[in-house]
Amino acid sequence: MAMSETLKDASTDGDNSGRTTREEWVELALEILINDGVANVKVMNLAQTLNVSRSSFYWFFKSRRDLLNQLLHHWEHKNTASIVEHAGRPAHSISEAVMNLFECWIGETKFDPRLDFAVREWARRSPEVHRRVDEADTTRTSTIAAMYQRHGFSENEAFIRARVLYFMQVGYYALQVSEPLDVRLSYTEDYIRSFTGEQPTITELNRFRSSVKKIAAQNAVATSSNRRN
Amino acid sequence: MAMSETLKDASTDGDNSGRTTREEWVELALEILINDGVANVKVMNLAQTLNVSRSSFYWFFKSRRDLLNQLLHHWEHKNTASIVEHAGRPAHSISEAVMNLFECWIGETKFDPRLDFAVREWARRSPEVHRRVDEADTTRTSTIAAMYQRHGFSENEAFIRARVLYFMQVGYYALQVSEPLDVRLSYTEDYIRSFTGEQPTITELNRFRSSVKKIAAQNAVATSSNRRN
DNA sequence: TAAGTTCTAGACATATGTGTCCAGAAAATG
DNA sequence: CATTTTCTGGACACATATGTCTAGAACTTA
Repeated sequence: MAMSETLKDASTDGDNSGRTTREEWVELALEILINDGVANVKVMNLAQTLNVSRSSFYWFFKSRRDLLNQLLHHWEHKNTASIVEHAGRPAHSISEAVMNLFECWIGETKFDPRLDFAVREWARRSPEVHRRVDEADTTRTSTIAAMYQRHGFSENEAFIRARVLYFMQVGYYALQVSEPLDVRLSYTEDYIRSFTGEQPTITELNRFRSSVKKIAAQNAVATSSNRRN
Repeated sequence: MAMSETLKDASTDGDNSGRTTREEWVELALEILINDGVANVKVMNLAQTLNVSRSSFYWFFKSRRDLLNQLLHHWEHKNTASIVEHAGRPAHSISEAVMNLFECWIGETKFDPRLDFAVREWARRSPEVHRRVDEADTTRTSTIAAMYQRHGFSENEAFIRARVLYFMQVGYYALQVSEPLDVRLSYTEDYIRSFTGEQPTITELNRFRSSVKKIAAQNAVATSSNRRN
């Protein structure tokens, strides 16, 4: 409603009815990668959806493989960064630190679980992609382990707790659990006890809850303006 | 070497050079499902590997779909059962209980992670399979939560600890971590502390270690006699 | 508006996959 | 050993997918 059609620059949508751009192909491909897996990122598919002939694809890309490389590149410079940033935030206690980390897994703006998982599935069938995913996982767990160590955990225990936390999160996404945010929030205290062995204070819990609500509100706005399927 | 060829009954192998059986098709399909994903369970593939024409397939199965149903059925009545069994074993402490559960994830005879994961990937693209996987996950976490409750954890905390444990395990498989058994074993104490909040006793740790070694030895025998690729 | 650049459509070649039909080989049974 | 049952191969129809080539449409610039 509030969005007027005054600006006629590179509009993100598919129905340009004009000619396509390289970006349109990449964005659509990314969307399909996320929703239907790499196996469905097909030149035919894309061309049909963009209402354009397949041959146009080959003007922008050398081959299908060329496009896939672009997609992987996009993932590499997005998801890992937000985990590293959140795990590095200053905190007075391990509970607060873990909560800081949790925040990057609220919504899909900071860390995109669907993209992450799509790439992970892709990796199972491609050694090259597998290698790069492994690197990302190592970076992520190391950063989390370092966080635990800053709060007094031994190297060993920090490593295992980092694993338990990160692997649990991967498992959560793998199982595609879908809980309303408030249900998820109601478990916070128990999660923190599991992940830190400590009892979080009321103050910490409250601060976390209000942060999450703020993030959720921002995401809601972002999502509604992105909806155009 | 020790295996003579005296018995010429339903030999599990592919190179019968004679005619195929329904079981041969299913077994090969299962192997391909595990190694290459459901998308590669193709009539053509199977026929080529079995050195037989595609049309023979259609004598045994109505369609490709028919075969896939068989595979799902096989998974349903295998993997979940072992988790339920291990989680139900009697234990004097929560540490011992968790260790009992760990035992079903040593090797791939009790619980087949590769099969589990192959089905899970399949589920992402098939609503029907997705439904059945959801059911299995619910059964599994409930059983583990019940285990925690038997050792004095509140309903809420038992639920979250069950999740953390089970999801962490799923994440472990999702990330395809491959560690030598002794490395994995060396983390036991830290894992137990993470999962239970308690310090396991020396006796408990020792008992677990010897159990694991026994299971590993059995698996080694089983694996070597199954190797025929 | 003429020339050049950018993008598109459609035909073609090739490969892989499912499923059907049917003649006939091979094994089991009378 | 003749007949029935069980299984196989090859041809055919059809669908989907990648990639190449070329004429030409549609924008941009001189």
